[in-house]
Amino acid sequence: MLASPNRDRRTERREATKAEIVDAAWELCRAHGLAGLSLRDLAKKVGMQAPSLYSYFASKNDIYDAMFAQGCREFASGQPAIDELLAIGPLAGLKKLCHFFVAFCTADPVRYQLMFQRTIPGFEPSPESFAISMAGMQEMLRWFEAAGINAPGAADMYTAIGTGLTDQQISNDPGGDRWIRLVDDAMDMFFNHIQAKQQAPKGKRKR
Amino acid sequence: MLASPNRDRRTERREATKAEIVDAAWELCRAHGLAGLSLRDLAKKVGMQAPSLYSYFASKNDIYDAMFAQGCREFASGQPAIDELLAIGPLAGLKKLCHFFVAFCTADPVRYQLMFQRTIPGFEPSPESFAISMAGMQEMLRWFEAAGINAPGAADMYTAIGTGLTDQQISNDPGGDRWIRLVDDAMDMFFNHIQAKQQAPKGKRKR
DNA sequence: GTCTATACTGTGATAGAC
DNA sequence: GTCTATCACAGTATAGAC
Repeated sequence: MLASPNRDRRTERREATKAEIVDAAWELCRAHGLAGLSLRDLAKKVGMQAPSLYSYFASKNDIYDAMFAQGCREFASGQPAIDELLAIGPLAGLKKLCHFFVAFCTADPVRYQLMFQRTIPGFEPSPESFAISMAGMQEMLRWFEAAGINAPGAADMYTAIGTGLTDQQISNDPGGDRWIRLVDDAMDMFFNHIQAKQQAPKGKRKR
Repeated sequence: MLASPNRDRRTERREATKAEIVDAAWELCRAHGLAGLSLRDLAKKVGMQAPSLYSYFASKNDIYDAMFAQGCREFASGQPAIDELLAIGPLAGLKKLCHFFVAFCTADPVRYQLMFQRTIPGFEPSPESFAISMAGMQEMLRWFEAAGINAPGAADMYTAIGTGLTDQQISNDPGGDRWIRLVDDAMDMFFNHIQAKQQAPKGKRKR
């Protein structure tokens, strides 16, 4: 084997540099837009020449991919745990989950654009990054099932409401709370609706 | 005055060429993404050299602006008229309006991206184009009022639901109908909710 | 392994000849 | 109005110094 005492130090240093590059990329994207990222600016910000970035990332899209993966990890680690949601009941759980989602997305619109909108031509997350992104979604679906929210289309309806509130907030009131204020009301509406549906399933009178 | 019989012919021809350029731009954007538009490709498609485009449009963003305005006109002319909505009642009106919105947006995701998401760095619609874009929104608000839908936040909640269904449909099931199928159900949910709110206003018992 | 230097191709945009 | 020529900038590839 080629393992040696030096090896950890080296890869550690390499990973630290990669993280530094990704952090600088976030800053530039927040300033100039996601698609406005320039590798030359990025290199200058971390004290390199542009081509040197290629010893850390294979391409510009590879940098976007690292940013995407980091965003997914932040999302997964911040999302309320299933146990916590189960403890407070379905309606309060919906409110907590939706508040987290909207707050996470509106806190960094550029991150939202990268993670949830497919807006960079030619970029799509690598299979590895995509797998990370699905984890949070599946966590949500597990809680829905455990909480007894299982009307057909209920999960899809929930994601539509969550992204809709987020989208309107970011597009039409950036920095404000005009749609954030509606989260609780929207979850009341959603919860009443699925409860009514689950009590009187479609196509049946009360059995 | 400089008006002359030739003048109309000239401006007509000029407008026709501008329209041809805009149509070609749409085609290229649908093929390569909104941000993937190249002026050289566009010029080639209409049989010009790249710099010649600048005698018709002041900049690339000016072309985006013309596309934006065209999209807004298409939206305004396709949107169901207030009288038609009033005739069928509030719930059926909500369903018709929302179906139109979702169908319009999903029919051309690139147009949706340009009109409803702010994703091109440095582009924002000119005041003239923006005025066109507000017309459709105000039409909707007038109908809401005429139909008696006036609970606080009701219009904001409606736009959130409409964009949310649209967004999920485009992002997660392009070309399909997984969220389009939920439009009627979502409008039932929304309508029940605002009816309940308007019958028992927040903060008051039944008066 | 990490960086610099150089260069190739393509981009939006401008100047000026015709 | 439309062209050619050109500019400054982008992403990217490669060669080679250390």
